Amino acid sequence: MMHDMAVTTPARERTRREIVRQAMDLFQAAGYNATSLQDIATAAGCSKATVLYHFSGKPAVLAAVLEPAAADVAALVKAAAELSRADAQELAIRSFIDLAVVHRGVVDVLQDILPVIEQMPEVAQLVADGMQLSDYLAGSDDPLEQDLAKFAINGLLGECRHAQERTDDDLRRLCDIALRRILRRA
Amino acid sequence: MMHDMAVTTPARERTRREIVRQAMDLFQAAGYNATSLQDIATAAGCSKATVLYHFSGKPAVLAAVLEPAAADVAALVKAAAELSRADAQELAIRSFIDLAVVHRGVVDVLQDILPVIEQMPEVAQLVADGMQLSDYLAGSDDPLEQDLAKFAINGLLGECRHAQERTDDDLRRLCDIALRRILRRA
DNA sequence: ATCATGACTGACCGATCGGCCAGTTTTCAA
DNA sequence: TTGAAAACTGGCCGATCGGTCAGTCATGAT
Repeated sequence: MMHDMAVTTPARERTRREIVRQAMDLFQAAGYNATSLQDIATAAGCSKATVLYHFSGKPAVLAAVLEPAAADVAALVKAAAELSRADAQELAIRSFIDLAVVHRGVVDVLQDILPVIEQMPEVAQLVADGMQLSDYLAGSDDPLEQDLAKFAINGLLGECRHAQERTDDDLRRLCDIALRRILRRA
Repeated sequence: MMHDMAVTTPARERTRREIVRQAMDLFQAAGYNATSLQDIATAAGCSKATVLYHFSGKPAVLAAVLEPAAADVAALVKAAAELSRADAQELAIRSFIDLAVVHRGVVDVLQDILPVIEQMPEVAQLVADGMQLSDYLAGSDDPLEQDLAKFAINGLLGECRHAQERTDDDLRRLCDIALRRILRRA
């Protein structure tokens, strides 16, 4: 008697997850724009119509792909907000690297969206949180340090692109050194 | 009696230049993939067929847009090849920044091509020269320094994207500081 | 004035895109 | 067992893409 609507229908959730999984791989390998709904459907083993049955459109698929990373970034921003400036900076350095390494796939995806990222409401929150994180990373109101923080982020994200061959630890170590050199926090 | 075919027909060269000019602006603003031949033609004040009369295809337009920057990079690589390691590094730092700042428009363009840049023979030489420059920038065979040089380049190119509002000097100063911090050559 | 050549264009082509819809198959509570 | 809802699909749509081609128009040497 449908007294528990909160439990997700197994079939629905299974297909949905598979679509998101395959979409992530394709977005990462070929870019968002170069990946068609048919490509995603074929990789996921269903029809294009099924993809549009589970998602309202291609941007909705993108939002689902980005969601885990966006949630982690949002949580990090929230945590940093309750710390002192210096502590927030240290947390930002360590955690930003972790997030970029762990979610390095979404960095590739975001790469392909940059020219039109302002017009995508699906990623607006992620972008805004990234800006916040940039401020925490700078650790100062000095415009130079703020610019250097953005410089560091660009280097960090660039380094995490196409970095499947590197191990997480190697990538983390490299980014840690580079970030602390730029921010002079070594 | 057509004894001087080397002189370019004024009309031909004028239209060609205008197409390249407008294509550059559009590629920079919206990205290569998001810009159609019709967009370029409309901006240049001619028909799409005219664009394809002057260029063999869309990739040829891209090559023409990238050509001045590619030539400068090639010249820099050639110059650095005849210097000592330390001098080559110093030259790379200074000149790479200059090129990235002056040609910051093409940096935006290249941004949109990255996912498929390996399959574009039109930019292969530019990419190869960029790799060479990365080696000169590292100034060492140490893998860590090599990776840090790539990190620095990513930061530098990222900083030059969407930077029309900044003055050339401001941008140059910022990049110089960041590069020397990462490479520890300050 | 003529006319061959270069510059240019409108119309069209096949392919592919995101998205839609009517209808079929599967699932599962009653 | 059954029937309604959920899950899924083939086929189609309009739009847009890069590219082709036959043909028009402008130019300038003769």
